[in-house]
Amino acid sequence: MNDRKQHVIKMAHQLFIERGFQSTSIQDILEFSGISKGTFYNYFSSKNELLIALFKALYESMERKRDELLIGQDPSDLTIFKKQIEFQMNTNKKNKLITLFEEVFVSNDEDLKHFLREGQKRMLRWVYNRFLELFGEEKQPYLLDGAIMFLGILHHNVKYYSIANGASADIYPVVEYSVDRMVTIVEDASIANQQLNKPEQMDDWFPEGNQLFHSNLVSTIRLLKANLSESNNEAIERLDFVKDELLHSKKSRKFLIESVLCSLRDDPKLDQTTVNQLDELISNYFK
Amino acid sequence: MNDRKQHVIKMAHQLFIERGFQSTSIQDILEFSGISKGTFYNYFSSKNELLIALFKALYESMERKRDELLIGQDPSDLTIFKKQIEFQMNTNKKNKLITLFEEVFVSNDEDLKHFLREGQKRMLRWVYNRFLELFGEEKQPYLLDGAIMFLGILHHNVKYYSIANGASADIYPVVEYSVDRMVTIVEDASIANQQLNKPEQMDDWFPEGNQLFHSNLVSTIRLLKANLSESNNEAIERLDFVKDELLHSKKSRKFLIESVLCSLRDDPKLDQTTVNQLDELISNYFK
DNA sequence: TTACCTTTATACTGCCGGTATAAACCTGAT
DNA sequence: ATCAGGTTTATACCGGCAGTATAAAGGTAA
Repeated sequence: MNDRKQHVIKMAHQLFIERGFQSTSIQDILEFSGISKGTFYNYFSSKNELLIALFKALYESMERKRDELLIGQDPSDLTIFKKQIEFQMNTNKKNKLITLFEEVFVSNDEDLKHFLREGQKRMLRWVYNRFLELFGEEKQPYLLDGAIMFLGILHHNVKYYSIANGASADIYPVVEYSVDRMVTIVEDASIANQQLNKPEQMDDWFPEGNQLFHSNLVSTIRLLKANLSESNNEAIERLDFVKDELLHSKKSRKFLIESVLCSLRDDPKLDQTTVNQLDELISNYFK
Repeated sequence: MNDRKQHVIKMAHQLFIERGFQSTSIQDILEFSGISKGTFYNYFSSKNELLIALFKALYESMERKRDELLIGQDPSDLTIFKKQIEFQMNTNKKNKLITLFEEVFVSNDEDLKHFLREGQKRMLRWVYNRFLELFGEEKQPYLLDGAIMFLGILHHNVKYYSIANGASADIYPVVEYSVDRMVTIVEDASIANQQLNKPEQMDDWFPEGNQLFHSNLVSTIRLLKANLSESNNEAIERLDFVKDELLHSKKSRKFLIESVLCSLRDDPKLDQTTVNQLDELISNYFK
């Protein structure tokens, strides 16, 4: 992505943190980042698009770093999980993510709403999958409920703890407390054999096969990008577009993706066997 | 309150439910309720003021009915508590209270934000006080945490249950499930002797003495109003104003309240010994 | 009839997000 | 050096928004 575009996102983020999304006008962003209106609408098709770009960047980095914390560690170790949660809560706080989120979650822009809902669902799924590792498969029936309740507990605890102890208070005790409570809740629900949402519900939210497709796509594209020098901007942009359109957009535009794949096949800089893998992966996805 | 004003609130509420607060323009409200702009701004000083009036009416009725459910019942009976929660969740759903709430909670209007925060705090306090009755004084140190977590669990469970089972699904199982989990959580926190927020924190949010003042004020004003016929609109409005200004406004305007008290003292229709009580109550409050 | 309040209709202000456009600027190929 | 194609800028413009201003009309009670 363009350096200058990145700079605009950064400046806008700063303004959003200072005064919120709604009360930052496009004019403010133009003046603060020193670009003209024309350039702005050349980069982003609307103010909401800019916000989506910002969220996307923040999410991507947060999820990557959070997952890196687990590398080489025991996935059933509660303390690692606590560290992952702590990291995410601190990132949220630093970037005023929750506030921004709340501010625009109820909005008229369907695209924006869809994007935010996807983010929430991704977080829920991540917690659920981690719970599977932490509590074991035998607790599986109670873990979707657990993940839902955990996020509720966590956010409420963080919110009121911050009110009571100031926004700069260390968040770790809250995470520790919330996770500790969670252990008992899962145990309790499993003993009482009470279930509110069946984990199969998740297949509804994340159509089956998609998870596999997701990881395959990401790794194939990463492979292709790895063999490219920085100068192959076009190819990189094309690959990013395909990833984005398939994973983040409400409805992937098949014709667009196919066109892009076509030009990828014609690119001598790319490893064509990997391109073929990508091609096959995507055509399987569409049928 | 004026019948016509009430009607405007009702019509606006309908529009807000249908299309949300932000995307309902004042022009829409004018057309839908058949009044002119001048009249609107005669009733409400802004669109946000109208929303506050709407919330106030809804809260007042909801809290009253919820408290009535407890009259003559055993306050330590869990099933009554579940019914109270169910009632509130259903009212929320019917009036799209949560959606409206989220939509405006992050807003630039300090008055509106303050009002909403007060509402949340009142709810938290109510749950805490009910938990004291339900779980007993010996669990007191863990009950503020409990109330905070309960609201988090409840809202998240309701939200995802509604997503999974449709908005029209019966909410009672969710309430039952959430309360059942709560019992264990309180037990667990008390055994582990873990505490995140001390209940004394609540004195900070609700300055001590205020609770007593609150109930005294409400009952004294109710007493005064009981002896008035419907025709004494002025006196009723004055009493309502005093109540509102003292309980709901960010900073009570002492000079205004004293002026109103002055006219109340001059009103032959009012029982002057009760007025004196009111007077004393309020002057004690201010020093 | 008079006096006073409420309501109406309508025009206006200033700000917003977003569009349109012509001129200026840059950059790389010939 | 010149030229073409793109990006960027400055600026004017649009329609819609919340909120203000005001003059006329309507209602009501003394």
